[in-house]
Amino acid sequence: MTLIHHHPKPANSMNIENAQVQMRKGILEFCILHIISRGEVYASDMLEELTSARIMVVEGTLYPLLTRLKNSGLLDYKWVESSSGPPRKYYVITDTGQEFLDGMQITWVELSESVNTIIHKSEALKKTSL
Amino acid sequence: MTLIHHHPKPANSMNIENAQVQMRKGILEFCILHIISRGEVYASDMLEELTSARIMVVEGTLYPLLTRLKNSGLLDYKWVESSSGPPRKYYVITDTGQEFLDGMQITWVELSESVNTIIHKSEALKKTSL
DNA sequence: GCCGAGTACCTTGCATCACAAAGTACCTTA
DNA sequence: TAAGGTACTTTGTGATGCAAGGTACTCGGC
Repeated sequence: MTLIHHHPKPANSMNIENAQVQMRKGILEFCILHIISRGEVYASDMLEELTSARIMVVEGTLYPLLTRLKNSGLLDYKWVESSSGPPRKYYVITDTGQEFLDGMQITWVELSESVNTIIHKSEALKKTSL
Repeated sequence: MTLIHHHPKPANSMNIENAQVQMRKGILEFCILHIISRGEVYASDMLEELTSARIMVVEGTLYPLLTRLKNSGLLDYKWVESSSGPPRKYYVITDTGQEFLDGMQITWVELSESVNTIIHKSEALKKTSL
């Protein structure tokens, strides 16, 4: 009975990888909207950009998210033939999507300020206790 | 049949409130560990601090989260009698919890840098297109 | 003593979502 | 036509935020 190779994580485990996953939730949506807002892209373009920004995403996360954003009217897409493989879905952001993105941008700025408030309070306390 | 008052949101709706909720996920855990790392606190103390930092949390979120963190060995608590009400659970962070928090701090810094990379690339493109 | 208000902690049920894994379909090259 | 690469899709599972409702302790007025 192997104890090392690939045994599934116990339910409710609380490890650092899981924490990273949790922390990234919702922010993914924001980053994807941002990338699409710059111009037409298809899924592999997004994966590449997110990966190069060290935000790891997999297909099983990205495709359903794109579908949700499309169904909510924030994105639109068109099929484009590829010269080397199957056709691609090129996504564009809608007007509604752009408004939504602007709102998320404000949320992001406020959230990171709030978190930094918490962090800095801790650092201030550490200095006091020295 | 009322169309306004408090009808439940349709499934799969994608509004800005929902986006804010999503974006906050996981970060809550980080903030709560931070607050507890400064010294003994009980749930209402945390709620107050998070609220004053504009991070809105409710009991139904906080209590299960504290229980999970406790069960994972990141927190510990002791009961303390109150002079004005029921006893309180005062939480402290464990050594494991502190290590975990240090890891999350790195994750947070890296994540916000990554997101800012994405954002700034968009802004750079906007300027170019003027 | 009893009751209402305030405080504090807990539980249930639902909707959402990231992800792994497996599947479908298209294209090129040999 | 077979193999391999690319691209998009679907299914099932586990985690989790949250609304709503519940339990339990204390104090002060009656």
